Amino acid sequence: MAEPKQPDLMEKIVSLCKRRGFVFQSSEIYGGINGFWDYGPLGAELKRNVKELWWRTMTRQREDVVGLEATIIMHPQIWRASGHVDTFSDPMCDCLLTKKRFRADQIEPQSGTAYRFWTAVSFDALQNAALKVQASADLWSRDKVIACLGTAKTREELHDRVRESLAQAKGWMSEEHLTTFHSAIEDVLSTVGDLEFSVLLPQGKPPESARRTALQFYAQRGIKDPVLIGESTEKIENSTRFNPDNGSLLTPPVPFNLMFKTYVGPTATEADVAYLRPETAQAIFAQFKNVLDTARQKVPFGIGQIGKAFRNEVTPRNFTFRSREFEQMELEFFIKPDEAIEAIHGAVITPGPGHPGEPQPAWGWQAWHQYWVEERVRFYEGIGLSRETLGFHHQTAEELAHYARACTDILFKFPFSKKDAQGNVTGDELEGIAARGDFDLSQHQRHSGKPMEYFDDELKGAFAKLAEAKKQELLERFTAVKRGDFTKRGYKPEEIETKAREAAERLSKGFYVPHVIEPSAGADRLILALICNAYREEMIPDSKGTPELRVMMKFHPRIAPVKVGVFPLLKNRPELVAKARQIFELLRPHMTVQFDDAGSIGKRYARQDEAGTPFGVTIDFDTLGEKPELLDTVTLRDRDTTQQTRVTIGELLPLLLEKLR
RNA sequence: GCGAGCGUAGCUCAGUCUGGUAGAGCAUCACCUUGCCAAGGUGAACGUCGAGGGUUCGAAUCCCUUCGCUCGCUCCA
Repeated sequence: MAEPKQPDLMEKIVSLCKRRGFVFQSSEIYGGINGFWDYGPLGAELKRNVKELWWRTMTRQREDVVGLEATIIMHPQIWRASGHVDTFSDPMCDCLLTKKRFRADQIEPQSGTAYRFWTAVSFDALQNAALKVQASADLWSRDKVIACLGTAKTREELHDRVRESLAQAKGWMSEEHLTTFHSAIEDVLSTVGDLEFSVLLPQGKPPESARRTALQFYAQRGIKDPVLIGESTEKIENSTRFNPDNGSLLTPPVPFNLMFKTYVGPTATEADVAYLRPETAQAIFAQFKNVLDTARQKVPFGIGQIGKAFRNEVTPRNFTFRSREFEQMELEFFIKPDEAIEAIHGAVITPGPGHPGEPQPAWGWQAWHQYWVEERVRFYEGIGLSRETLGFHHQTAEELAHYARACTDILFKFPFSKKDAQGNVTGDELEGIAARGDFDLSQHQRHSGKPMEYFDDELKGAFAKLAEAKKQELLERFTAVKRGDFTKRGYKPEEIETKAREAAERLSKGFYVPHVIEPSAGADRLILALICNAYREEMIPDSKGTPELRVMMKFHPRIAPVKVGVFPLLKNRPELVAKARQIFELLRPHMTVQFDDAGSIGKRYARQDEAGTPFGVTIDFDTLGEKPELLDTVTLRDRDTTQQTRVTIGELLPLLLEKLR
């Protein structure tokens, strides 16, 4: 992390991103669009480098992972099978008093007495109404008006009350006064209209507190010095319509639309609805069979994909951290169920802490999960994110999705990350590595009706050789796990037992739905982490000795947007410039290079430091042979140390390529 | 989406209260200068003051609406 940790560090980083062309706001000239960001020239290079490195590390350099590139719009059924249509449309309620938002399904049911108010009017308005009928001020004092209004539970009832009072008043009150009064009341009411509000009081709380809460509610809505109208009470049992904190009524549940909807084809009817994918993973599951049939892979193996995903985030926040359009780098790594491992190898290997080393045939899901967590940490370390800058979060049983066995989040300590109760910065999520069992493939099998099973020759053979008692014990355990799975997934009770038995039967014949470990990383979040991690400020005395703020982006050479800057020492010597151009052309086919001859040499170094360029090559008079022994040598400057070494032009390219590996 | 704060040049900001027709520093570009870490000189370019409407003889300034940003609630890669 950058050393000076002022509160506005993030602002400075955002400003640098724009100033140097890392990140721009999308559609800025039209006022921008919330939650969408563009990468400028330096950002585009940076992101490309990162994605390429991920792809290389995760697929090309591994024998057991292949790639996929699927469409963003897929069959809408996919999102029913995955559960996104349901979970991404959670109904939300707002507290009418505090505006606090609740997920409707997470509100704890409340019981007690609900105090209901039909509306409220301001004291002044009532006073005025009373004044209008001044002639009978005695009878129509404010209190009486309130008494008249206050007990009516509905508008209709109020009118009855008014009529009643008027009937009583007849005889000594003129027709004119009665009309005046009636219309005065109407006037008051028309200024507020119906504004129903309720407060739920738990057993034993005084009614006054409900009234106080209601007064607050009406006061917030601009009714000065409110007078409550139409109080009534009602016994309430197990209701989720009230805020558990203050008893205030909530808005009715409004479904939240977190997936981007679109229409496929020229008509835009309900039947044409499709979604922009909210994650890239589902395409991998949906194409699992095709990949399996064509890629000559055996379980365990993985399918990797990099691609855009879209979520209608409630609140895009923290610069690019939570965007509505973002890119994911996801791997689905398919493994055998633990029971299959046990059948084949006798037992499942459970490794100790740390990286468990090269994959072993007898690894169960825990070993694989741990392996991928550690592999991913190595990846981050390899691009300059040290363990100290990262954080880890092991999801608790409550946080886990019902089908997940475990999930480890890899966090990065961003400048905007919050501190926990102990004052430690925990960080925000870059990647989640989930052990998802066979949930996803099974769901697609269930919804598509197409088998997602894998036939495991080795397993079939193993079961054939297994002692009957051991076999029965294993299958019994497998059945129990399946039973649990199917129950959680809402299968009909009568189906559960047969389905579970069926799955066990299939297992004994060598068939199973593979389980999956899912390392899912946010590309844009990683870019942001790399930018924050690289940002450095230093006070350095300039040539006059006055300290100057220097900003440097300390990117790891592997991912730096520009690898090397090439500079003629002086611009006004054509022979220096020409030689520098030659070197520029020499390097250009192999890496991103920038040629710069503007301003003083120091200024050019500083400019490249701010862009995060790790190396600088300067062509001086010695390059041209002023000192014959230095002919055809250049200085190679290291960004982080500012040290310069003299290297021959012949050595330059191999040396740089080595440093960039 | 709701609440609070903010929006003036590429960047950082002054000017807004008290209306009179827009400024500074840095950055950018050109030329000169420069013999290794943001040197210096000369010149240039750069803002319909977030947008729209209103009040006014006159609006960056006052009022309304809208968009965007930041923070909180909520969601997550």
